[in-house]
Amino acid sequence: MGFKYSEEAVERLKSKSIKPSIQRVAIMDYLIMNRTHPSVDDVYRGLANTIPTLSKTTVYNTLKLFSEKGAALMLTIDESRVNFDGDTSPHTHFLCKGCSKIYDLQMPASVKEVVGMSLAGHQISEIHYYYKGLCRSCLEV
Amino acid sequence: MGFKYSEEAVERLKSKSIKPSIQRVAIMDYLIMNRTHPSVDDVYRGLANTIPTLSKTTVYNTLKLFSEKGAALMLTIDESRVNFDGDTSPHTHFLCKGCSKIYDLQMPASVKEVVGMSLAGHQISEIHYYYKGLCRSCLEV
DNA sequence: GTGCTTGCAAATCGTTTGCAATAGC
DNA sequence: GCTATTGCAAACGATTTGCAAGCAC
Repeated sequence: MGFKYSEEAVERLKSKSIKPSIQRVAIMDYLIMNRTHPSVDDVYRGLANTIPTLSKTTVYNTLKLFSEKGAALMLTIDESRVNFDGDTSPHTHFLCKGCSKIYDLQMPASVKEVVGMSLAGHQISEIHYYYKGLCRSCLEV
Repeated sequence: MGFKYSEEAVERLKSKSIKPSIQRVAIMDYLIMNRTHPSVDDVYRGLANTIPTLSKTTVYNTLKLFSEKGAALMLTIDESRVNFDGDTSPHTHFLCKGCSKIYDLQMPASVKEVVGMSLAGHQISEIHYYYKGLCRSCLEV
């Protein structure tokens, strides 16, 4: 059985100068299809069935490559694990201290254009806005 | 030689309902005196001379306690290590990718009052605004 | 004495490294 | 054949855990 390449994933890689491979396309595809801010382990377990020979090392290497090339975001909102986001458009994140889920929130309009500029003489290349608290669902219980 | 208690550190602990001990006061004092966003190891090595019997476990436990009680901030801006900040007033942080130093920046006035409110139905208790890039000093070289 | 705090050693776990096997041009 | 990519196993390092000893009221 052949692996079904995802056109969107391939295009994303190419647009970021990343040479496509089975593994890279599959991981990019996973990020595009799963907007759940998966951890390395989530990605690995999610693809282990599709690509039985996949190594966790490759997942680490690939996700690191993606974030360096700007093809994905590396989130450090949760101190115990790194999460990844295939949505690279400007937005913020909310971590629920109850269920540990990460939610997307809108980026305040006023800050969208800070990347590339400088603050207090420092050159900004990345913006990470994180909020923590209790999510809607956890508040209900 | 007796350990010199810091009044400010003791007061900070009491105001956050944390029972003072030699170790806790010393660690709080270290955070107040060292505005360098130290890691657990920084705090441990900084105090090892003053308190020779200090254990790294205690530093971990104490810093975790401080951040839970709101007596200090736990920063996850650097994915390879957790940093702590004795300054709990609203401000943002900048991580230099060159020298790994963390700088303080001002928090935009408009977001200071978001704590305690809710966004998209989620109750916000913490705000972490992180910027990354190259700092003033690293740009000069 | 009871309960909280500390500190040591061992265990855990996410992540990185070294290197040999493999795939792509 | 050359270079880049993958994958395994071992190493690493930050953090946590279990538990016994110490301290405070």
